[in-house]
Amino acid sequence: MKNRGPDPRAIYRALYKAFGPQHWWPGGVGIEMIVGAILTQNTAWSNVEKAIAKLKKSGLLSVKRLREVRTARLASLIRSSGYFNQKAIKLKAFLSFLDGEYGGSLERMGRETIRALREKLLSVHGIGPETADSILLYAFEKRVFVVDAYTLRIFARHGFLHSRASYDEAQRFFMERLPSRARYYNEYHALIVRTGKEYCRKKPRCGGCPLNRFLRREIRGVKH
DNA sequence: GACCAGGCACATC
DNA sequence: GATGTGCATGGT
Repeated sequence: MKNRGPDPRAIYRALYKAFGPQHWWPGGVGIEMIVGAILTQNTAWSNVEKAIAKLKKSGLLSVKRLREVRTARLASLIRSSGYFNQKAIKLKAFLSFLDGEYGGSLERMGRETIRALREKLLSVHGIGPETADSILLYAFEKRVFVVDAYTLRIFARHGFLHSRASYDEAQRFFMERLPSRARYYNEYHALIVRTGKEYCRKKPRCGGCPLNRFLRREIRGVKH
């Protein structure tokens, strides 16, 4: 990957200055974060929060209870998160993975190396690269940069990535250029999503976008 | 009513 | 390896 344009660390500073800390996964711990990572697939987080609240209220937000609950009941409780039948199956798939591989212990799971755990997670039904990396970073504080649709869209639009860059290419782009710290990756990803939500949807509203402003200051003639 | 959201699996070419 | 489709609720 060629080095194109400004240092992504400077972009981080510009976004952080504009938006401040994003406080992602606030208060979420252990299994709750993992459930959240699966439920939020292609879904607004506000809808996930409703589903998590229902699981909590029903006392099901634990490894033990999630293991016991029937898939149909699980699906009905997570209805608000969309694709609920699929996601109930995915949650169950994760639970059997956790049981089969680590005897149901998240703590044991967390002792795996990044490479081994990522590969195993990717083999679980319903866990793709973004969900695997979200679990690694947000649930286990592993040093993994999470890429999402906004990351690809925004950084391709501004010429940092080519227009058809893959997930892995994008991840490499950031991890080769950023300090290797979980806290930093966490905040950076959240800031990208924040920027995307407010300014870079499929129909961009670039006016006032702090990234756009920053890049215009940095380099002239940026295509946008 | 259309568009979108913190994706993924599976089929097909 | 690229592209298309199903999955589904809830906010704007």
